[in-house]
Amino acid sequence: MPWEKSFDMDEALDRATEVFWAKGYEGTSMSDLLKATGINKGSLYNAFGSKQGLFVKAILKYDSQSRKATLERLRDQNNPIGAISGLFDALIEESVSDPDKKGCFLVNTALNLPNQEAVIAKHIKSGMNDSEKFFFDHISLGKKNGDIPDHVDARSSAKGLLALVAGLRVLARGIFDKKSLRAIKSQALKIIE
Amino acid sequence: MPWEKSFDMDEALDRATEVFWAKGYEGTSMSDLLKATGINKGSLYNAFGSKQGLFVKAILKYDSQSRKATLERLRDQNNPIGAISGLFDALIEESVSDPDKKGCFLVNTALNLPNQEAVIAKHIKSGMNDSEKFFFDHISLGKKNGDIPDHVDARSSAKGLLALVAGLRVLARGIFDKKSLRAIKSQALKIIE
DNA sequence: GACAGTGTTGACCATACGGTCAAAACACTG
DNA sequence: CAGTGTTTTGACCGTATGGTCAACACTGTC
Repeated sequence: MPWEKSFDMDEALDRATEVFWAKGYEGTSMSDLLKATGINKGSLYNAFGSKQGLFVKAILKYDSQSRKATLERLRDQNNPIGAISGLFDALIEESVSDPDKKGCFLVNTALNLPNQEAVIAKHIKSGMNDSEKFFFDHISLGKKNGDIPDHVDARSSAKGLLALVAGLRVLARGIFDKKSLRAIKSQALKIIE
Repeated sequence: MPWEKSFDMDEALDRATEVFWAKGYEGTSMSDLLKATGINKGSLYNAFGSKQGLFVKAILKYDSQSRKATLERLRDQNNPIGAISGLFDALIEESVSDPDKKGCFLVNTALNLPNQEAVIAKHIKSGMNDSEKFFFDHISLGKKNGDIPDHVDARSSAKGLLALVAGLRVLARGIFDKKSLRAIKSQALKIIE
């Protein structure tokens, strides 16, 4: 067996993800990534192929470990309103506690979608669809078990909630304080009552 | 009197604004700007000082000629709900008819606020505050004249509507189609009913 | 027509960019 | 310890970046 890798690819990817997340693809330079990961240039290219390749892997990692994981944690068949309310709480808490105000990696990238490669656009869209589905599923459940009134349209409301989340993510990057973010949450709950 | 300028600074700024708007500050290179404006490098620097300086002027121009102008046009003391509804209509129409899907220059920049210079952040915040005020004013009016029920909280609802607009702008850049954007609008109206 | 004041031009600058690669370092096998 | 397959290293590459500037062009005044 030949020489083994001397650095933890997973940890390096984590560090790289943080930088991309905070500064965006174009705002991040290779030397930023080298500094953050502590890895030599050649090794990084050997491991990830290119800046684009590293970015794609960063998006995928964020999507599965941050976004999906959060939704999975909050999923609650017995208390759909609690799940939705909890998601907004989690987003607000994450937003105000992050000193870098990185926001959401997916949303940050989504707002630049027309300038992204097709592969990246695909992953972003799929993440957004999945988040919308989280709302749709819980609203449907709530209607079925009586927590949410029947006149609420699950499809439209889910889209509205997704838009509110995206908007919250935008405004949380330096425009709204915690109190204002909570006001957004209160309006989200109004949509499903 | 000396030589007069041989190019229309205002038109040059318009062209530059389009590029910044579509590609963002970091995604736009000086040669992009030279190509778009058709102006020589030295002249552009002579007129605007720097890339940053040009960007600030672009933001200010967009804010006064696009954002403010649209809100001013829709302002309607006698039909506050119509004004709000009309704003969403205008945003949706603008979004689906723009082949470049540029979205909103302010929102695009707002999502990158932590990486922006203080001057820019200041202008973005002020534009956002002003937009929130548009909603607040019309909701207040609606409550006064009976179009909007009394239990609606003007402050919170205004923030919610602003978040919905921001979210709509994000999703309109390649994720939602016109029908889905309309669903967002329907939820916006639900907030003030 | 000399002068002054402004505008224009494009060559030029240092640096930073993303990316490559030959050489060295290493762990294993026979 | 030679041989093999893999990883690490950092010097190097071509190009693009934002920005500067001396030379020149133009329009007015005296």
